Amino acid sequence: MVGCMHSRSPAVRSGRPRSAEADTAILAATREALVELGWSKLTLGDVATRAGVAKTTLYRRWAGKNELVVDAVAELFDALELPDCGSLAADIEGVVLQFAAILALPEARSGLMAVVAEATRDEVLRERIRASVVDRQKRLVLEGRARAQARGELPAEEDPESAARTVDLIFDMVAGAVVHRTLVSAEPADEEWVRSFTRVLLQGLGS
Amino acid sequence: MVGCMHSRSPAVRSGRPRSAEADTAILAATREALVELGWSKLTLGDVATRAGVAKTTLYRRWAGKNELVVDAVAELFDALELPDCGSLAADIEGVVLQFAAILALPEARSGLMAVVAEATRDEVLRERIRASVVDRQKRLVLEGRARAQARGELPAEEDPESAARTVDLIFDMVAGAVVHRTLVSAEPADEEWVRSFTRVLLQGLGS
DNA sequence: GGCTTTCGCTACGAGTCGTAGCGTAATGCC
DNA sequence: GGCATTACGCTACGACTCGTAGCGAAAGCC
Repeated sequence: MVGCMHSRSPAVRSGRPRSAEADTAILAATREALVELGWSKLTLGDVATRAGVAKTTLYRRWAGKNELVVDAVAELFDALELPDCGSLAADIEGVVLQFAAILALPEARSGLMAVVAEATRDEVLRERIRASVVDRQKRLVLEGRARAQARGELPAEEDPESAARTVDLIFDMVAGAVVHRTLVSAEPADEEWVRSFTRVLLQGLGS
Repeated sequence: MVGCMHSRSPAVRSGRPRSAEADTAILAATREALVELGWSKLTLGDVATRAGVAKTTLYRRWAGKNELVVDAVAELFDALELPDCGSLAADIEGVVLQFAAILALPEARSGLMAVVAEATRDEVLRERIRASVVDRQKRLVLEGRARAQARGELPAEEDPESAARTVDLIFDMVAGAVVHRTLVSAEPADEEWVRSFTRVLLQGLGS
């Protein structure tokens, strides 16, 4: 779960509490509608009907379609885990395959790119995506990198600023390549592709 | 230009010819509307007004918003050229910087990702994007690779099938990383970043 | 001049948007 | 139990966009 984003004072709140079932039902209905209709034909009225709630309830909780879809899609990526396979190459292959499996879901494919596109013109939305999707998963790079350095597979960087830049670069290269392969080239990121990708990432094009 | 896509028989066509100025005006108006309004708020009626043509003229030439924006954005990428800087690393840095400059344009940012998102549910649209954007620019990878192999910087592959897979992989890695850096991480792909990226791409993470 | 196709314009029904208003349900506090 | 407070479901609304149809005029080829 992403957590309630409208709780200004999470302490005392008299009155009827918001239905937690409604939240999960709405997000599930959003993903269902994304699968059947895609982003552009998805309407909030339709999502409300699917979820069994009133349309006004939706507007009370989310500012619009963008925010709703971000929350609905973000939940999908929480399943990502970094396996410990003994080597950096195997770890990368494992997590990339998981990432590819999520991007193979139609609800992720249609929703993710659409909100990213909208975010190019909406600073607040971009921050929401960063917080609930990007930064949440950057932990995988940090963890894998630390493990590899402990194993001696990667050189340790002392300068923390330079290390942060490297982490960002790796994240952009990994996530970008898988997204581009899956959504733009529209080819499956299968085991063979992942192996080739990991080889280039670790050893470069020259070898 | 992408070329007329409705000419079933390009030979004899009696009657009043379609205005070429209208085509360029419409595509320019589309990019202008993308900058000011973004994808979701762009309407075909608005584009028609900006271009100084009737709304019906738009619908006679394009099936819908998706197809129109693909053509409008595709023109932006035709400016890409592969510089000959003497080394593979310098060539890559040059072309990636050009690519990043295009992605920095607001009309490219908002439009490109949106149509890619729509293409996840539209086979015909996906093919249109592949033909007018992706495959058109894959030539850069082919050319740069051939040059580098002639220089001895890259090993030559005999198997043409394996070579094609490598070209696709490189394209996904380069384009994906730049797109992710620019649109998702929302950080500029400046010279420093491009240098780091090229270094990892050519030599891998280990060095 | 005839034929063909495009163009600009107007008008239309259908559908979605986001909001307002109202009565009811569910909680905390006294 | 009574009260204040908040969330909920429902209905209705004006505003907007959609994609299409119909018309007369314009611009080319023969």
